[in-house]
Amino acid sequence: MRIATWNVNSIRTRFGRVVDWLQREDIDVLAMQEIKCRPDQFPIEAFEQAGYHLEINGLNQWNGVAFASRHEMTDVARGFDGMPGFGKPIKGQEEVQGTGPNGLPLEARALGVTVGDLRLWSLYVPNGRSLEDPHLEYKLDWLQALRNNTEAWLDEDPELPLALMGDWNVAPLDADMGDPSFVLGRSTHVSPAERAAFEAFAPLVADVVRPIVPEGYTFWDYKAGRFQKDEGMRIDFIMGSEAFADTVTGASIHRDERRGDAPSDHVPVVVDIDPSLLGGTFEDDYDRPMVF
DNA sequence: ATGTCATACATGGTATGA
Repeated sequence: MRIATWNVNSIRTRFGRVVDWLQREDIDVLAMQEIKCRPDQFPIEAFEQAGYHLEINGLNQWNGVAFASRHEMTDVARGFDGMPGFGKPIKGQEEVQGTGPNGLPLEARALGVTVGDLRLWSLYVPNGRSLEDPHLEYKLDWLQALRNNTEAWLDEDPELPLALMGDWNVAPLDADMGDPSFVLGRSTHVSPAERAAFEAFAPLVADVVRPIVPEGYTFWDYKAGRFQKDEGMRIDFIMGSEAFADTVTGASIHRDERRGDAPSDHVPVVVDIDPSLLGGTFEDDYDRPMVF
């Protein structure tokens, strides 16, 4: 079974490419970020014709997260407890947007679903914009609220196979930052505060891809030929609980998806898991290992 | 090289976000 995360940078622009990739790579569940549309604008049919169900959390042309899954999704959560908001209310979305504990309107940055025994989240962590910008404090508060929820979810069920997947907008290690327009320690994504906020997720969840794929970026800015010069950043992660990590049998970063016509600026990150190591509540439409 | 994309808007270029 293959589970992936991809910041698609507008699903309306990218849906053909995304669906082609899902089928070619035999992906079971994809967490998407930056879909940049409302549910009524999402190209649902292209995914359904390819055999995928959808869950969508999108409010306007910014942000937006979604899941495409071959398996049934249940217990859908749009946002998490204590998630802060930012900015001004979105016109026409007053009924659905809601307000965070900081009194500001909520954005479409988190979507939780249950697939079989797995609890999966598609997350688009706020960018931060600059160290002096209020968006940076929003980013740190948002990560702390997510961390608090993660602790509560795992307190309730320490054996929960939980994966927090998405664009974390943090480069945790120096080797994860290859874009010279960012200065270690003094730019967003690599500031001590952001790295501390990321590190606070240990030991609740850990990066399940890095042990298998130690090198490589997941994002290259469109500007200044960053991809051609391989001046990228590793900021997209699949963070798994211990029970989730125990099922992981492989991982890959699909660098080639940054090539060709109209790529996203991010590439997919994939984990292979062995569902037989879980409780066994999946539908029987995956490749179950044969035992003789 | 203040670069390149995607999107909204009492639009057809400009503002905003990343």
